[in-house]
Amino acid sequence: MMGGMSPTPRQRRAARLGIDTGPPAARRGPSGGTKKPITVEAIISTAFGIVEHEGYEALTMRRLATALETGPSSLYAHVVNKEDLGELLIGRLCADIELPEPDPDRWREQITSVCTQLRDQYLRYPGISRAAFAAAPTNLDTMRVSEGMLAILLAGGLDPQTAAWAIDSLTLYVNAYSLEVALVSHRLSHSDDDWVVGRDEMLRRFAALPDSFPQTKRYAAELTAGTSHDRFDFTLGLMIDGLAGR
Amino acid sequence: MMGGMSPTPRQRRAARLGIDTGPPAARRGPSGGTKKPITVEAIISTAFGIVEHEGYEALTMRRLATALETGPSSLYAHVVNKEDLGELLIGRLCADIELPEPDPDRWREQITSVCTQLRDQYLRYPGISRAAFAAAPTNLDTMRVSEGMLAILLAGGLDPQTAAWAIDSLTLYVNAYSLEVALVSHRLSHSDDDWVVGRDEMLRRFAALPDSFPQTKRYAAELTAGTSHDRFDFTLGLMIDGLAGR
DNA sequence: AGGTGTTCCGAACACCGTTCGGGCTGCTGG
DNA sequence: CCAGCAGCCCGAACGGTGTTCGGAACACCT
Repeated sequence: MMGGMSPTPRQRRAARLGIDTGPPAARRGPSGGTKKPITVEAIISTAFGIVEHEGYEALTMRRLATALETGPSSLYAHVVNKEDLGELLIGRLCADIELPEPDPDRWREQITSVCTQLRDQYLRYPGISRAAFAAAPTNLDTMRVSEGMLAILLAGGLDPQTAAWAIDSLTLYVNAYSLEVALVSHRLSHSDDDWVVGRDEMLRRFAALPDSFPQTKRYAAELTAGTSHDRFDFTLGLMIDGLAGR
Repeated sequence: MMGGMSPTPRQRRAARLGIDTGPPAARRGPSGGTKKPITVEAIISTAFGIVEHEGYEALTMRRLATALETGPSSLYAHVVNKEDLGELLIGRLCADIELPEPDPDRWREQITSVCTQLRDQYLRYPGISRAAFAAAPTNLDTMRVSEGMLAILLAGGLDPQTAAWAIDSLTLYVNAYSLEVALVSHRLSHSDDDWVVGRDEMLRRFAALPDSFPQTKRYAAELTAGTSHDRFDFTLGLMIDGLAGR
């Protein structure tokens, strides 16, 4: 009856939310032990390799299994899902974020630093922020980042309620920005010919617009100005300015 | 040789970016004409029906074709892609947005109104904002909304460069918020048991956290406070406050 | 009438995530 | 000591996806 207990697929996940147990005495598969034993660690790192060079859309269970010289089904002994795999990647990624010691006089640049680190990590692995959208906030590594951001904002003298909600706003925006940039550059590489265009072509199209778009035609230069990162800095500054004014 | 010319798959798309031509004298298929002729309009409206009741993830070419009582390949005479279909849906959705006449004294509530309309439309068709992320800014209907927002912000006295970038920030945030809400409620319905939990369970988990999360444990109430829409209003207010301070 | 262009659609291709069942290993309890 | 067993490994398959191909059927234009 209840003694059966499902073996270890999502129990492993549950365990991961707690303390990471050391290697439980490395077992060997039927391959005799000549090959690498295919741990969760190996899965994560090769997954990162694939995403870094080919994008998150190329991260397939089959592709990942092939890179590990095995079949797709072998992965499901270590990872419960593809969604779970994404959560693992996000967790690992958050673990590398450096959280500064909160300094009340420099909270603005400190929170900016954390957001920029997140952005750069996301952009290093294009499209991975798609997994960050669905990542449960129960993950320990992601909560460590939240804790750090909260500490910075509180040290800055913000109202606790404002600080709490601001964390949500900031992380959501960083995720969205990274996802959009990844989608655009992905489309830029996988479009047969045009579809994505440069700034001058953009200006030409705006100029050719009907007269029912007066502002867009008038301020086409402003609309197409700046790099992606400029816009990122702008929006972040916007939100932080809004925070400072409370 | 070159006289062949590719028929009309993505030329139709190009034409759609311009002026929408009326029905080019309804052709009939081999079905004799008893059935509805399966226009782009019919595709869009039944697609909206599916997304509204079953979510964007259920919007499959096969599912859509079945709803139209045909096969999947029949759709590709009217729609170039699934991505293109998504762009069509976003365009139609934007066409229903009401743009107020810019009033310099009420620019804040006016821009908020547009964003709220967008949010409600996105949430009415759960998950559709995923398509909005990739939607090319060349679409006429989406640009109509941009034009309206730009007009509002300019009337409010904002610097053109600030207004132009602010539109990007706002639409990106609205998209991201809607996508996140849709993902959460989708997960809430398709999770076998728990996985998504209520606020009290959230508080209990925060309380059970290790001591390395002092702020999170201390301000668990603030972190879990408020509905989704409260957070939306908060973030929007944050950005608009930031805008007003320039 | 004959050609031409467009639409409709069954079949198929390549790929995806995931499950099933069994073969294998190495530890463990009698 | 050795049978049992829990866990890892993996080929094969299932059901699903987006998309393409080739032909058949119709409407229109010369």
